[in-house]
Amino acid sequence: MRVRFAPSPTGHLHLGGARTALFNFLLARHYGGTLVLRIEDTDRERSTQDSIAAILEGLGWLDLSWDEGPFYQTGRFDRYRELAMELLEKGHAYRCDCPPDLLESKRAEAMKQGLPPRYDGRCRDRSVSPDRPHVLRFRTPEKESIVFDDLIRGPLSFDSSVLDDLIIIRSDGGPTYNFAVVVDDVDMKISHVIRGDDHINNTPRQIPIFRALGAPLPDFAHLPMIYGPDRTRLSKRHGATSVMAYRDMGFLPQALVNYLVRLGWSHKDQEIFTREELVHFFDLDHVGSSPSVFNPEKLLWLNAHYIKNTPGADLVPLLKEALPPLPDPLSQSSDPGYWTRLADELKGRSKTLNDLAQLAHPFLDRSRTIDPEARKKVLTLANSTVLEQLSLALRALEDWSGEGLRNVFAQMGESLHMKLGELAQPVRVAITGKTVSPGIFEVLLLAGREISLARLEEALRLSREPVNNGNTHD
RNA sequence: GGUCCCAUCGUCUAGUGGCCUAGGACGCUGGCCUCUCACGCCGGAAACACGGGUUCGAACCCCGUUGGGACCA
Repeated sequence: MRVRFAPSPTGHLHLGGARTALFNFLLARHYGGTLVLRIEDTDRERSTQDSIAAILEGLGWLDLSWDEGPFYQTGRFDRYRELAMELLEKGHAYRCDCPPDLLESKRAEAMKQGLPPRYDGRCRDRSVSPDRPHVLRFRTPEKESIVFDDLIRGPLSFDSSVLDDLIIIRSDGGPTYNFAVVVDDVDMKISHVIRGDDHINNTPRQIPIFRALGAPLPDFAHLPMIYGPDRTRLSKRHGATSVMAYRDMGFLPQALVNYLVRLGWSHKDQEIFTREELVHFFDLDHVGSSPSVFNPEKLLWLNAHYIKNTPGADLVPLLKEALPPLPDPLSQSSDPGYWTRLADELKGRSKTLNDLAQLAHPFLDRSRTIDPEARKKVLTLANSTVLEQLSLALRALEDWSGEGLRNVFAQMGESLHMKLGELAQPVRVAITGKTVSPGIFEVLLLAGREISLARLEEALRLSREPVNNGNTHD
């Protein structure tokens, strides 16, 4: 089995392309086949080096490797011309010098009569001189039913009479899309063409070219589209579509891969797959034929799952990337073991790496900020007594351990007749600046004695200050 | 407009003629757990687009309708 992923470098690697790449990759790995990467850059106007780099970066991030390539179509123009000349000699192609404006007027005419705008084959037998400016057209077989068995959709048939004689070589000598694709698939001995179903209508145009070239026909499999919430082809206006944008939002590549693979493919009731399982289970038999709507919520759930199940030590480098620069780092931030502890402690509450970074920040830098809402709600005058008493008791605590802290809170609860929750929340806000954090003892342990006491003091001061509730005097 | 594709809970899907009183997952929701928020656990609401056939029997096969989408300009 030889498959290919053949993106056009006209933008970033988007979710649809990534899924096509993933399916090709999994199929190749499953059957021990070969994955060819081909950059379809015949459209020189729209293709850019940046896009090529972005696509390779995206594939790399998702850990989708290929076996051959990348091959570039722009490096193969001689080959396209060579095969086009061969078709010309064998009578499968002919020169056409119809001026564009003539074709345009004919097209307009056809449209006016409600007919499909197609080339009328005027130059088929005119033997146009090669010296005149001309294009090369493919002689599409007339009145023939073009049938192929799509691996996902079953038999598909098209009437060739709706096809016109498509241009294979432009007047500037460059190949057209459908021609270059076929030449490449033939030369690269592609056995299975797996691509988005936006190419279904191209297939009956390509099949006669395979035949004219005397090449065996590959199998075709057309994957259903990924839609946005409005059930149109996923695009920028639906929000982030670039694979790399998901990295920047704090997603793990494993989560994105796992999400993408379940868009169209399933293995019974299983939702979570390791890479090994994917390679083992994946096949085209269980790829559905209907399009699917991209659902960010489910992706988020998967991401949380993967973060939760990744060892803290492995999360540390990712956490560091997601973290903003630390202006005033705490001493513990230079201890590698501390980072691992932190990641392990916080990962269960993080749906993204960015969440993780947010939660981790107060433990890494002196400049923790207090969420205004949290301050207003929790660091109140009513809570100042709690803060004061706790601050005092904790200062007196010599054994800064889970056990020691637990005892302090237990005693305080008794003497103030308050539940643990009532004691914990002001402390939580004091230390982390947030209303959300791990258990209060973990927080105190993580922050350490010195920071904890300092921040409690600060919180106590704030709780006694009159609240600035946002009124302005201008 | 022409050609083609698609149709199970809001969403992703299981289902390949009897196992379906339609299963799982996300989300939503009730409860438990609980120092906050999550996690976890237990429960709930929620779907076979419609109409004809074929068949003893249809979510599953066929035809049509409707709806959606893609491609070509």
